[in-house]
Amino acid sequence: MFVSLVLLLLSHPSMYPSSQSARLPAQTLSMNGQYIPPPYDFPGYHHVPGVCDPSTSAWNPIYTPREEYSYSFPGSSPGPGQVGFTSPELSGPPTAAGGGSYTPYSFISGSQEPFSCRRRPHEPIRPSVSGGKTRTKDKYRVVYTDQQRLELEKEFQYNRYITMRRKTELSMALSLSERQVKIWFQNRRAKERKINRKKLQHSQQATTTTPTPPVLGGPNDIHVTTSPNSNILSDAISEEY
DNA sequence: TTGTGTTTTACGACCTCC
DNA sequence: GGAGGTCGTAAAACACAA
Repeated sequence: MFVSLVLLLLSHPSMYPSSQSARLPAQTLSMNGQYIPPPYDFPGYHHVPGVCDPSTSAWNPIYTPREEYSYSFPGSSPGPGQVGFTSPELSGPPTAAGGGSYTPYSFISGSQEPFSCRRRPHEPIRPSVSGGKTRTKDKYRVVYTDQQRLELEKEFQYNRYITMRRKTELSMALSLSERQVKIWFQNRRAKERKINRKKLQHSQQATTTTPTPPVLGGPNDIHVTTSPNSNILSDAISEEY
């Protein structure tokens, strides 16, 4: 069950429902003073954590549920600054257990091994050039494991903008640097905006070609939630699925 | 097998905020 | 000034039709 869930999640990223950000980017800057600066070691070039490596496939279980979030998926309404998460991919099929319970950070033990090794790390052939500057590191980019991407997706579904604290926790739990986590969220938001743009274009084309407007209340009209704080994602929010 | 299109990491430029 | 934001882009990884 969980395997199919993971495969569905990873193979259909465009199915993610659009929901508003739970906080403004500026708000992430005003966290408590407990933030530990990351060791800037040009992450992403020096390690391939857990990539189809049996020795690292057992993910460390130190990742405990965060106390600042109260998970009660599905069905419960999110609190202020939280995203109404009703993704069928992560909440499970509407079968037994009423769609499944979502516990984002109960990491899978190594014995379960739900993730295939369909990806393997490829050694770069040569140093590459980007923007006129040579990337002299030994790896141009790494491929994150299914486990890493799944957990990042879970966090993203909960909150489009990761807090410093959560970034630190995720980076430790996933053996990624905080910079990698931050950039993953940036790329993920860009991906979502791109998807929303495509959907908007398609909907506009549909409205120009067909006289009848799209029916409200359809399966794509979930997550029509707005927040006064979500102006930074207004473009994406205004293009609700 | 190979060509081609898409997705995924990662970065630089530039912006805003504190 | 430093943090993180978007935007655009490079290139590896991947998917898939021919």
